[in-house]
Amino acid sequence: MADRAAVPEVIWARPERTGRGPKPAFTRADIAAAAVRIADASGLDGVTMRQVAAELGCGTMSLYNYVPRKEDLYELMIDAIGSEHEVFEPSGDWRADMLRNAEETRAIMYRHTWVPRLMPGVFGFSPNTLRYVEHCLACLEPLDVPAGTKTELIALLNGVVTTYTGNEIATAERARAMPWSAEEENAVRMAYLGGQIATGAYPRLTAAFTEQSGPVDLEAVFRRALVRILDAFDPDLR
Amino acid sequence: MADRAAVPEVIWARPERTGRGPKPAFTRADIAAAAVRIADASGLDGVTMRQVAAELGCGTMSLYNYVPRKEDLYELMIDAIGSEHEVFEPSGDWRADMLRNAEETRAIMYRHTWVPRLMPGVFGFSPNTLRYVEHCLACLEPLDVPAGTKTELIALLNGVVTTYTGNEIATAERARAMPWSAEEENAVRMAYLGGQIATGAYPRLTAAFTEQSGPVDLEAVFRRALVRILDAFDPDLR
DNA sequence: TCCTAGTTACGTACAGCGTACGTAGTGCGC
DNA sequence: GCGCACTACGTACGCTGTACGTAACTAGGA
Repeated sequence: MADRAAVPEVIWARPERTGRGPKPAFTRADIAAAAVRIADASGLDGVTMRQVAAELGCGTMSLYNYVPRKEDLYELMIDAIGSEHEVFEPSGDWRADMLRNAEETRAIMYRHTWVPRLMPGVFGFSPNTLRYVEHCLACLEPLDVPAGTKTELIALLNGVVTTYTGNEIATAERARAMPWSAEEENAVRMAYLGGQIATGAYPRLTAAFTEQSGPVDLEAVFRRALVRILDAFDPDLR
Repeated sequence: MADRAAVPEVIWARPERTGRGPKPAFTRADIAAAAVRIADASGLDGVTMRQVAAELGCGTMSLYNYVPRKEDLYELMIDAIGSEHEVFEPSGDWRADMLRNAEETRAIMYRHTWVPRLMPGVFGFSPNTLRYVEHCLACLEPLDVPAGTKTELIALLNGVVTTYTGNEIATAERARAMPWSAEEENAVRMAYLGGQIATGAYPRLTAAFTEQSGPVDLEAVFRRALVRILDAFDPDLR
């Protein structure tokens, strides 16, 4: 057997087949799909090499013929859900198009709640990631700023989408992993926070908390953040 | 022994001492400091219950008297480094003050490179976190917008700082964990990316890449992002 | 004052993880 | 048609978080 990962390597640069030997039983897409299925059903922690192998019906170590490290499996997963991004025809209104892209990313994350946890560690510029960036650049064609500024816009916007949606999901998902309900958890946290506020050590924070009435509309907060980012790049508003 | 974590709980709401029984050998701060020391020296993966116990010179399971779950240990760590935030006297220039806060957060993260990896999972509103938010609100006193908008500004700014700095750190840290150098890794990735671009499938991306000359100044990119966020909240620019 | 109940301390043990390594079988390229 | 690169995968190792049980200790109530 060839030495495994003695040298850096990008999984996408590695050909799927090399020609010699028995035909591989699975494609990379098969493996990614199996991992995604498990993550959707049982969360990211359910994605173990053994579980993925079981889902595919093969031995655990066989996976290592396709994926040199588990990290690369994550990369396959991110690429797989990247295919859910619709590459639509740009409308000519870059703001509307970018908002649409962002909302779509958010929707994908809500469909696959493990994505935000994976995002910070993925560097591979997978095919579907490249496709998505290219699509964003197409949407930004009407925006008259240097290309470098456009990529900064894309990065900032995607970062915000990931952060916001990821935080929302993480808060919600905590309940799934813990042996108590989200309501119980929230009640305990709020009781603690109330106690802290009652100490009077945080007057401005207290004011901010008591000022707001009713529950926070996360979707509205999210959309406001997006609009602010777009504003910050809009030459017509400067 | 009392049943462990049968009900949700906030580590900060739990008293350090309960009065009965032998005097605890450590404070929460001792434990947090030990964990931080390990994480600084060996990375977050070096922070195992056994390692922390060894650093403190006690048995592994003794830690569970102080910290019901490992997750809570993380919370202690985040709070510990939160004390490094300087609560300075607001200058009256909210933009300058918030830039200073952001740069300080970035500096803390570069001192403790494991922080960004931990941030998304921490929800506890630890004492130092509350203190920091309160400080930010003090800096934002001159800004004439509703309190809710101020907290949105704080959240957005901190999110961007974490995302950007975290990405930079993660890219740099990959080399530490892998058996090859950062240069080798980068060369391989660039070679792959060059190959992708050569396919002609991503014309706009290609243009953006070739347009830029020389290496990217990450610090400048970071600062531009901050300024844009601040612009987006500045009533004087609307 | 003594007793006891609530704590702390921590050794042992278990299930599960990623994956190194070795071996057996397969089929393409020379 | 031979050889070798490749696939397949069982076994095993070191590591993880932590459940559980036991021993030592001390503050509060009698």
